[in-house]
Amino acid sequence: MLWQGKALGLKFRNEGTTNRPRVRLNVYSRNRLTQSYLDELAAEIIWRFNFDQNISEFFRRYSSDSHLAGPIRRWKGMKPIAANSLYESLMIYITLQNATVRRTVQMLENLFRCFGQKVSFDGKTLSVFWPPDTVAKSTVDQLRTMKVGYRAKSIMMISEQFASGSVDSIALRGAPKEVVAQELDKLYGIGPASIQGMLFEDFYFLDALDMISPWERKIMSRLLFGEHLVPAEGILRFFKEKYSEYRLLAFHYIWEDLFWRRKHERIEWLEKEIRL
DNA sequence: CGGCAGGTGCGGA
DNA sequence: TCCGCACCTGCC
Repeated sequence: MLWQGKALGLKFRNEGTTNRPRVRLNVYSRNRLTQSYLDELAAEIIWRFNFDQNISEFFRRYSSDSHLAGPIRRWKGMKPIAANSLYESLMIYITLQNATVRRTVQMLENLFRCFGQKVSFDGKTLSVFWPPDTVAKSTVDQLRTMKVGYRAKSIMMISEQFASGSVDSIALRGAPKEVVAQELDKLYGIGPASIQGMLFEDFYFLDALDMISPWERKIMSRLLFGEHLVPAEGILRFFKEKYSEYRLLAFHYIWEDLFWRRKHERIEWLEKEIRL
C-alpha cells in the first residue's frame, strides 16, 4: 500500500468469527512509523476494507430466499471493499475496459514495472502503485509503450487531475450516490459501466445496479430464469423488486458464489459463456 | 485475417 | 437524448 508517500507491506490475520469479527494487522515499512501516522493509517484501513458497514439486515431479510440462502450460508459477511485509493481504482477500471482479464493483468504489470515499485516483506514480493504525478510527468507516447492502447489518454488525464489536487476523493466518501456518480463522470475515460462498478466497490452503495453487461446478462439469464437470454431490463427489474436497496449486494452474492463453485465442480454451461 | 472483449467520447440525427 | 462509430491490443 502506498500511503502518504510511503510504501508499506500489510499483513491481515483473521482473529475472529463472522459474527464477532476481529482482524490483526501487521504493517511493514522501511522506516520507523510515528504513532500519528499509524493512527491515520488505521482510520484509512477501516474505510478501505469497509469494516464499519453493517449488513446484518441483509442476512436477516434474505437468509431463506430461494436464490440467496445458499450463497449467504457459504459467504455470510462478504462485503464490497476498495482496498485501493480512488486513483488506484480508477487506473484498474480504465484497464478493465474493453479487455479480457488476461489483458488487464498484462497492462497493469507493464504499468507497475515502469511507474510502480516492488515491495518485499514477510516472504512475499508485491507491487505498489505509483503516485499520480509519476505518470503525469511522463507522456502519452510513453504510456503507449505499456500496451494500454487508446486508454493512454485516459490514464494521463486522470493522473494529471489527481496530481494537481483537483479531485478531493476523501470528501466524496459519505456523499450521496448521485453526487459521487456525477463527480466520477467528470473524469475522462470514466463512463456508466466504470461508475457503477466504483459506486459499489469503492463507495459501498449496495443498490448501484442500473446496468448489466452482455456476459453477466447471459449468465444471470441461465442461472435465475433457466433461459438462454432474457432482456437486460427484466433482470434489472427482478433484482430491484426482490432485493430493493440491497440489489447489487444480492447480485454479488449470487455471482461470487457461482464462480467459487466453478473452482471445485465443472459447470458445463458456464464454461461456454465465460471469457478470461 | 476478421471479429470481438467486463467501454467510452464524440459527432450527428 | 439517442445512436453509430472508431479505438489499442491480443486472442480465437
